[in-house]
Amino acid sequence: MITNPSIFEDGYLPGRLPHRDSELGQLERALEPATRGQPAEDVLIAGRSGVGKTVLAQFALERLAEAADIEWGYVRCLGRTGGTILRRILRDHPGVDAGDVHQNTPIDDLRQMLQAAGDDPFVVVLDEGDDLPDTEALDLLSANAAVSVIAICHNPDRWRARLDADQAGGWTADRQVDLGPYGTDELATILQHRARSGLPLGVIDRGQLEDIADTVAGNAREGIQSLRAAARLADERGHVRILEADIEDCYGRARQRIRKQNLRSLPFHHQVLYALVFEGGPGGVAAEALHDRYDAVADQVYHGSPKDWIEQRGRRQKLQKLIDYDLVEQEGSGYGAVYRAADREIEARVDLPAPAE
DNA sequence: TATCCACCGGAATTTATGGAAG
DNA sequence: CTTCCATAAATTCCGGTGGATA
Repeated sequence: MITNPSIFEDGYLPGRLPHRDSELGQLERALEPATRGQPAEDVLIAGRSGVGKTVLAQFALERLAEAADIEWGYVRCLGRTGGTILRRILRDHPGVDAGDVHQNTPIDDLRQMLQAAGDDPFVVVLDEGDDLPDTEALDLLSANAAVSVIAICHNPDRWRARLDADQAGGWTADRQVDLGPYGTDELATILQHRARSGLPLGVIDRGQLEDIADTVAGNAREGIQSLRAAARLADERGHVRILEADIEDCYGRARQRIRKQNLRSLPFHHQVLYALVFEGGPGGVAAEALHDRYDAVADQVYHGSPKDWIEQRGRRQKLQKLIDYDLVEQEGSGYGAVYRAADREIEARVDLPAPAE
């Protein structure tokens, strides 16, 4: 039923951004100096998950890059160190030879490379800015006048609170673009566009799209993934068009797909920890039991793996990441905390030895 | 209520990895 | 090839937290 799968991919960039005219204008005004060879202004894009923060930034920059000669780089901050973020940015910079940027290039060298890269305006998009580990990368970027930063984050107040006083001047409220959740009608229209481009004509009607838009409460990413899931479910069930039953079940399916992708993207230690939490069943597993069981199975599970088993502190860090990725829930804290798989349908990707009696 | 215990998570320290210089 | 040195990842250390126990 899905005629054009790319329409429903997370990274798909639509040709238009309906209902974001004023926000787009705000962003483009801040970037405008770059079209004249001047440094653009720093901008903070804030809003809840799934409201189109990343798409807005990419849309504006693509458009500007077409009209004028603007260079820009993009990096996600989640799970990366300050140094990794800087290196990715420098590799995107046209004035820097990407081959010169190595994993262990000193930060100081990176600073010099950036200085030597020229005075042409360069725009850096820091996505998931809430997860920027420290401000070192930001300090270095803002020290260079030609570089401007578009920071994307959920919590703008916390973003500003983390910055030094001398930097905070660049992040005033008037350079903040707030993206609220879409209204039901607005999101339904967006979904209608996607349906027209990616699905056969007439397999879903406006009322159904409004149902989806309403259920996901203005979260466009969830809405689009849910629409995709509904189409897939209709296929699997042999329906010629999307029925109410498909819509009913599409939300859980959509969330599952996101979680599965998250789990797949994680390294081996995380897979082992997830398997142990999953093993705890619907009731979850207490921290103590989790550690005991890890110790018991570590030898066998890590046998043949290039990695060695890790200590308790490392396990806590991996567990935190599983929680960040919405794969594991933690109930209570400190002594007596219980970890539980967020979705019983998401199976572990490593096998554990059977528990001893 | 007072004390204990196991875990939590920030920070300091150590180890692993890999490019560069000699 | 060996040594040096930078980063990232893992470990160690430790004060804090909040149930459990007497």
